[in-house]
Amino acid sequence: MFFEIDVSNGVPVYEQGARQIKFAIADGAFEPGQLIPSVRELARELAINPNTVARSYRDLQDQQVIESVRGTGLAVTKSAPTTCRSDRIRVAREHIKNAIGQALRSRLSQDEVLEIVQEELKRVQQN
Amino acid sequence: MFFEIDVSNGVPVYEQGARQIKFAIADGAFEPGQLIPSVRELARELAINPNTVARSYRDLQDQQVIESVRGTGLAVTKSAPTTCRSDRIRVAREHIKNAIGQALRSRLSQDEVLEIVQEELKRVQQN
Amino acid sequence: MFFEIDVSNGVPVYEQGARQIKFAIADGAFEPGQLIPSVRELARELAINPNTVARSYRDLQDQQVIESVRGTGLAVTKSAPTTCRSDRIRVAREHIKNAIGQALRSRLSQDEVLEIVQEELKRVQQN
Amino acid sequence: MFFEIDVSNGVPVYEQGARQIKFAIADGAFEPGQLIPSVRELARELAINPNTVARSYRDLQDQQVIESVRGTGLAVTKSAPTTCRSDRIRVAREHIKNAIGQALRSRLSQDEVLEIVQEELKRVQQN
DNA sequence: GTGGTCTAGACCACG
DNA sequence: GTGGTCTAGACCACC
Repeated sequence: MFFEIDVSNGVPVYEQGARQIKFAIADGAFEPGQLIPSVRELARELAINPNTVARSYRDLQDQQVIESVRGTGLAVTKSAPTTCRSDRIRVAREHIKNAIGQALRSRLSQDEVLEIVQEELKRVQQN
Repeated sequence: MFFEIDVSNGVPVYEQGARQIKFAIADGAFEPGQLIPSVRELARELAINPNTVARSYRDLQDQQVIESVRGTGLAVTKSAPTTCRSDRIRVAREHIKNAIGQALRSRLSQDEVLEIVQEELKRVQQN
Repeated sequence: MFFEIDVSNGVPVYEQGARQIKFAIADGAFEPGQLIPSVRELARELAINPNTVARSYRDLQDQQVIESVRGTGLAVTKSAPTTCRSDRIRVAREHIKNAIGQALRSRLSQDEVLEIVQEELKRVQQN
Repeated sequence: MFFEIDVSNGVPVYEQGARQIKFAIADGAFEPGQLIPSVRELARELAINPNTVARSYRDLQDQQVIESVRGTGLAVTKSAPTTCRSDRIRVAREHIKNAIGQALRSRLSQDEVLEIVQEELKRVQQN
């Protein structure tokens, strides 16, 4: 599997877990109707507590990204791919907006902001 | 005074307090050597706990933005304006970098990121 | 056959199976002495696990709705039609009582409850 | 306080807890802005585990009935009274509809349903 | 003191 | 085997 958890970066483990599942769905790695890894299985793989995984999965159920099939497991909902994809874009957009808003409030000029953005895009491109 | 605290936005109150002082210094509202408001005074004004203000001031002392003048109060250091200004830019830059990094990890293309940024800059310009 | 299972509505699958058999008996679709579908047959038809059907049938035997005929299968008991019919009414009655009790505890007045009931009866009548 | 938990009735304890808080808000026992009992305090009072109370409170936060005030406690939101009141009616209505639907599917006539309802209303009235 | 997160381990219903 | 619930107890940041 391709999941990774960083316990030391402040972001709650259960959120990281939920986000990775949503990313996997957005990327088509999990299709509607398909069962996602069981609580115990994912907990073993990520070396975290099953309850923490359960918390991730509960949140995903609240968001109607997965649904419980009794005694069988948790399955990706029909609407999940769409919501996961749009979620991802929406969140990214939100962060960019916040960062820019804060930069302008910090007296950076529009040109300076644009320059930082282009710098960063170029830097990432090289890696 | 022009300080504002929002207890409901996740950012620790003491950090908001410290940042507002630093912003005021960066803007030249407080000059080197000038005394900043006393713990009790600021606590009253912001309607927050004096312990919280004390925590803000302690952090600012650790960052050598203010220094204790025995028997008198806390004064802005000589180096404060410079460090406050560069701090602010550094933090803003950091946020933009993070936001862009996250956007690219979310499969937004470089063009899409650039478009969002320009959109947002234009939007702010109009207000 | 006219059986339907909904795995996603919280009601245990084995209970749905047992209830459908009892409904069929109450409706006269199965007569006393008649053999009901075999575990494997019903499991195939409903696309559920044979263990689950077996569980339904075990419950029905406990309730003396069906009885094992050695080497032959499971047959509807003589008393089954009567008990199935009265069961169904008893359960429905119970649910209505619970719903009303809860509504009153939720501060709905008796008139409001009656109004909701009549509304709902009228609505169903039209379909 | 006026909270009661029945651990043996199938309804999860954390749901009972959340519902009681919502009922209290709907009844005006808690006003917007007011702090609800702390996790530890309510856990002590109900003789249940603090984590279980925390789960109730987390659900209430998801429903925007309460909001966290850092280091201080959990406060009733401005919108809570309205949503709690309408929630209560909506849920009761839903239950009545379900019960009636099931009764009709069980071959009870409309008159029989109405009779059961009136019986039950009268019975409750006497207590 | 407050809530938030995480771990550990138990018991249950269900398939 | 599966998820769901509950308990117990730890550590953290914050006020």
